[in-house]
Amino acid sequence: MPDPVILWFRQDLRLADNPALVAAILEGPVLPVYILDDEAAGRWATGGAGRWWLHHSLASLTRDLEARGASLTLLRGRAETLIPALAQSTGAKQVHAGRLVEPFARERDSRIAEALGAIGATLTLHTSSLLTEPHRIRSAHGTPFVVYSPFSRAIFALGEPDAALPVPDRVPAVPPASDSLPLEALELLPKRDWADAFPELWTPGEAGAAKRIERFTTKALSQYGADRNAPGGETTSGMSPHLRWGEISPRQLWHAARAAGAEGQDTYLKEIIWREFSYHLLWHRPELPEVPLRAEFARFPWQPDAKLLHAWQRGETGFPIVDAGMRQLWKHGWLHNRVRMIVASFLIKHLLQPWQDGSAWFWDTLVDADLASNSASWQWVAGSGADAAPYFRVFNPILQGEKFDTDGRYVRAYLPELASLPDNLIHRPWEAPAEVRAALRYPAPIISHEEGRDRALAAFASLKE
DNA sequence: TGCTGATTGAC
DNA sequence: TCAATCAGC
Repeated sequence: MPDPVILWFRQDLRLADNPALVAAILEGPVLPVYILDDEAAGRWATGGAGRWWLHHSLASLTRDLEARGASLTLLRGRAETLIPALAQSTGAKQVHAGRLVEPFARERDSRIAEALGAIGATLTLHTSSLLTEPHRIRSAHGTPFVVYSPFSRAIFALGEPDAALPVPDRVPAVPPASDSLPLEALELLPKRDWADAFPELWTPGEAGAAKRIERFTTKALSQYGADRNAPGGETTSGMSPHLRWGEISPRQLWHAARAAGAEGQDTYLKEIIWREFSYHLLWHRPELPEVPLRAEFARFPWQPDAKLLHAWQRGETGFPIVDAGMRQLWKHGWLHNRVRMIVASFLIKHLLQPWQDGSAWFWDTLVDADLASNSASWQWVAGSGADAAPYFRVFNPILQGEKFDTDGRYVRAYLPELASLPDNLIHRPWEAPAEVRAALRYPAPIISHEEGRDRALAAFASLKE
């Protein structure tokens, strides 16, 4: 029997358009493996909501592989040790995987490549979860991009991405490793019942991803340019968790949007390119998750306050659009993009809480939590990142609510205690008559918008001194 | 992919 | 009185 080839799944839990899978099949019988490696990830080990998703996605991948004659080996521990040991014990000379951008993963992969080299084996990394590799794209000056628009033009200038690779009919494979664990042994599901409502919104796995993009391109894409900011209906693709776990590739999304021939496709492609831009930033600035990219923000006068942070996390700030968003996040593990900007702006600017605290909460509660997108987006709102929103751009949560959730549908869906308020008061319940307000059981605003805004502007102004 | 307050001009 | 416009934060 020829030597097996290790196919190491990381953030590309799919069989379609998977270059590592195609390369592995060409070289011999495949040993597909997934490793839960929390130690290497450290502080950025997958959060609670992500682990729920991962559990179901691995179950789906296991079924899909078995339908093609292969078994997924599941391991838990340090990949740095386990991958070379697996190569050693099976005689594998080749390991194929998709390239990762997270700093801890890059360091780990280079150590693994070295360890494999010492036993005569090779790690080959493929472009799998991005349109192009961050190190392959440079501005006209030969430097990394730090502004979105020219970056976006550079991506479009690459031309249409290659066609997606097909799903192999069969995956010739060797039996799973003898120490492969049952999925339950990874202990990915939450012990408490907080993820019970996730399945109302989500079907993790490659098949769920395919269904969802089909629904989006036939129903909402044509209106995407106009409707995508409204959080109250199904106006966005909802592909972020599928994309984060690699159940579909960005170029599959690209081609799906193009094939639909619908009006909103360029706007949608630009959102995919925002994600690409975040990965570009993380590749060139690995400190992105922890440190403000603009140096002056190191002396920002944050006012850390556990009570304020907690009120925001639980959706008890007294601003309906903020609270509805935070309840949606808790209930469904996801948040509409417009509302992400609103709640982030509120935490940072009105409450003066460090953006890292907001980023950490999203990391634990979002099913799509992704180190590049999450970190870049929080820095964007804080004004401390590359090409970030200017500091004086303070969202007014009342106006944002009235503009994008005009009929209050979104607020009523997640804050049933406000359902009886008329549309003209749904985003400003404190203006309701006192007896109505008393019956609502909804908190008064934690800070007035005007006071929060003035305080934020003063804090940001202090950076210039 | 802001918001606010001042100003202007139509009525 | 109010919508439209615009500068400054």
